[in-house]
This record gives sequence, C-alpha cells and structure tokens, in this order.
Amino acid sequence: MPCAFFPTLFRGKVANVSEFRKLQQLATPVYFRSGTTIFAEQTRTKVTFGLSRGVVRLYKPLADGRRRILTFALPGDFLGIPLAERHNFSADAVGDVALCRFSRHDLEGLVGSSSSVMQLMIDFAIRELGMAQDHLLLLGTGSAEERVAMFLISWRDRLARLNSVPEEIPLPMRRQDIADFLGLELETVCRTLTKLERKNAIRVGPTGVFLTGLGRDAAGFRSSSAATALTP
Amino acid sequence: MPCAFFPTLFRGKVANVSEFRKLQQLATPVYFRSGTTIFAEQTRTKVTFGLSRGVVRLYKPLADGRRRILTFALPGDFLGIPLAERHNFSADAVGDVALCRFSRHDLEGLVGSSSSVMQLMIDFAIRELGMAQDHLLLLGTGSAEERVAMFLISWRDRLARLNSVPEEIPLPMRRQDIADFLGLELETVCRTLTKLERKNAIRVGPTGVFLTGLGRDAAGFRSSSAATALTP
DNA sequence: CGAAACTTTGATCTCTGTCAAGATTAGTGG
DNA sequence: CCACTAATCTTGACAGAGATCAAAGTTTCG
Repeated sequence: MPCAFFPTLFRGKVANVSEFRKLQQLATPVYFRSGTTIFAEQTRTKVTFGLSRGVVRLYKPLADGRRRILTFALPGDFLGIPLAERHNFSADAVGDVALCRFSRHDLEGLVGSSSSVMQLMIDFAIRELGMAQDHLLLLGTGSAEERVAMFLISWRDRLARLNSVPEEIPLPMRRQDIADFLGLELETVCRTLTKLERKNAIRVGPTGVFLTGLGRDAAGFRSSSAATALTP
Repeated sequence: MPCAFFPTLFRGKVANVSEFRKLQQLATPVYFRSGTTIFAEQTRTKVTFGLSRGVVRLYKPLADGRRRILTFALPGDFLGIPLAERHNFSADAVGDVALCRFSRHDLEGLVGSSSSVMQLMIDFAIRELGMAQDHLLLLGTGSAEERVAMFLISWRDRLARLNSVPEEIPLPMRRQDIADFLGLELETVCRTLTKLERKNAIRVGPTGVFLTGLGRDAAGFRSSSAATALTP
C-alpha cells in the first residue's frame, strides 16, 4: 500500500465506508522531520493535511517573537478545518511526523458529492470549536496549577482515546510548548510540575509523567465536574 | 410579515436566495427579556436559535459560581453551531432580544438537501473557530490593558460590520460581563478603562465609550498587525 | 423617594513573570 | 567510547500586575 493513511481518522465514527475509501484515495503521504514547519499562517489552503503519525503543534506567532499554541494535533486530526480559505495558524512537527496531503479542490469535490463526508467535516469543526472553548475556560480562569493539571489529564485522555497509554504518559513536546499552550512561562511550568510532584499528584519521568494522583475526572473547576485532587 | 428574521444573517453572503427563503420559512420568532436564559449548557439541541435583534452572551458557568463568557452574539449570528448534538454553553439575553427558533430536525433536512445552506453552516463554524482562536491569543498573552483595548476595538468593528456605529460605541453588557469575557476581575476592567481614559485613548460615556485614540488597526501584539496606540 | 444593583476608587497581598545561574540531557566529532 | 558543546530543564531571588477585600459613589427601577 503506497499510502499510510491515518488509521484513527474520525475516531472510527465512519458512517459510509465506501465514501471513506474515496477520501483515502485522495490522500498523498508526506513526511516531515522534527521541528520543521508544515505550513505558515495566512497562506492559502491549496492543500490541507491529516495527521497519520506523530504530534503537530498548531500555533500563532506573535509580533514580539513569542507564540501561542492553539492545540496539539494527534493522529486522526486534520490540521485546521479542511475547507477554510486560509490557514489561520502555523503548524510544525513536534517529532518526526507522517501526514496525508489533500488538494483542497479534490476535497471540495468529494464533500460536495458526499453528504457523509460533509458530515465528517462538520463533526470535526464542532469538535475543534468545543476544544477551543474548553481551552478558553482554562486560560481565562485557571491558576498555573489548574492549567498544568488539566493539560496533563486531557492529554492523557486524548492519547487514551487513540491507544492504550503506558504508565508513563509521553510528553513529546518541550516545556516551552506546554507554556505557550497554557499561557504561562516555561519556568512556571517547571515549578508547577515539581509542585505537583511534591503533592504526589504526579511523578516526572525522563520522557513523560506518571499521573499517580490525578484522577480521571479531576477536571478541577470546570462546570460539569467537581473539584478534586487539586485542593491544597 | 409574521417573522422578523435576522436581517443581517451571514453578512449578506448568500449564494442562493431561494434556499435562503426556505431557511427563513423554518424560523419561528421568539423573544426574551433582558437577563433571561435562552438555553443552558449540556441540554440537547432540539431547537437552535439565530439572533435577530439585541445581544446574547454565550458562557460556561463554573463550579465556584463564576463563569467564562465565550463570546457575545450579535444579530445574524447563530447561538452555537446549529447542527451540534448538544449546547456546550449557556446563553442569556444581555438586553431584550428577538430570536429565530429552528427545529434541528427541520434544519438538518434542509441542510441535507441544500449544499448552499450546508456551506453557510460550515462558513459559520469556520468563522466561530477563528474568533475563538483569536480570543485564545488575547487570554493567553495580553495584559489587562491590551485585553480591554482589543475588546473595545473588535466590538466596535463587529458593530460597524452590521450598521454604521454612532460616535459613542454602545456597551450594553455589564462590566462584570466584560471581565468574564476577558478573564479579568471587574475591578480591573474599571481601573483599566479609567487608565485608558487618562491616556486619552478613550472616553467613557454613560451608555458606552468613545474611541478617541484607539486606531482601527491598533490590534496590539497580534501576529499580522503592528503594535500601536497601546505603547506607554 | 428609597432600595437594590452596578460602577468606581483605594489599600494590600499573592501569584506569576522576569532575570540569573546551575543541572541535566542531547548531539557531535575525535 | 569519551570529551565537549549546545540545548533544554530546574531552581532561586525579586518585582510587578492583577486579585482580593473594603468602601464610597452612581445609576436604575419599583
């Protein structure tokens, strides 16, 4: 098979297998090395990407050289909504990554003719918007400790939805990436990690963290769930 | 005409007028008084709403009684993506509002049969996601002054896209609402407004603000545009 | 007119950003 | 395999922006 398509696309919720195949046939496999840029903000979306393997950070660079990471894409995610006119963020590879490239023209054709593929796109957009809104909660309201804890939990949960995760949750991104994602400084991320470690909530390993004391539902201050684990 | 449909829906970018009429025929006009709740988070979306007149705040309540306002909806906006399974935020009226209510079932029928209505939904979702991501920048990176200034400018610009705005930009929402939107405390919003006033950047009036010194492009630190007006 | 809600200003304290230095890890070439 | 350099991570000291607590001023509305 020439094309290593993203195996977990849409989390298995594919309504129509034959149309999914058509989508798959439009994909061209491409590869990027760690740290390389896949596309830059504001460029026209002649092509769009789906992620097959690895992690991609989607971010907006700021005028002063800093950047804000909007989300980390995992296998099965599109890098942005495929039908948008322009990328409104930049994307680069956290480690080595494998992607599927689509021509937007081809994709629009398929979407126009297949309502189930269209539905897939809408579902993806709705999910992305929901994630962005959840993130808004965190950035607007949470303390550094809440932010870091929430990040670890939701990262673990996202990984778990793809595979069974090992005890040591891998954290392939840099501390600076986590800081840029959470609206903190990297020193604060470090300090907070050791603080959580001293509370026996986590253990920091060489390639990731062990979530020893952060429960599945330790969503902190969030609307639906009760606060746990984070109370001093 | 029984139904006062939102006149500015989709900002006039309607591809197919006859299908737009069909959409319009599905709408039932409804009215809510100032401060009343239109729907609550997590409820199933049997019906969805488009805003005809007034302002609606979309927010997530937090466990500790606070809330995070995700966005203020203006005439022409849907209150959330119409095709989502559940509302993932609450909505209530900032002043008295007029809405169009749609049954989701009807809407899905129309969307399935009309690709131009479908395209409208996708465009709306893309726009909402873009706004949420821009907001993430602000909450993660900006100082109180940057946040308040950016809020005033983008509010003015959104209003200007609907109508010509008067000199005194109306601010129908409470200070607490602005604070909840910007991730600040209401005291900080007050202080920042008077600070901007002392800089002659704005003038605070009884029902709104005059943007005397905040340029059209004073987007602060954002990626594309250069910093202005806010530099001390 | 009076009470309730909202807004503004003040004083103080805390968390996190900033600056700085040291520790650990990764990468490179001999 | 080791030495050496660069990158990343961790910890410390300090200062400042904004949160918190408190009170006075203003608007709204019955």
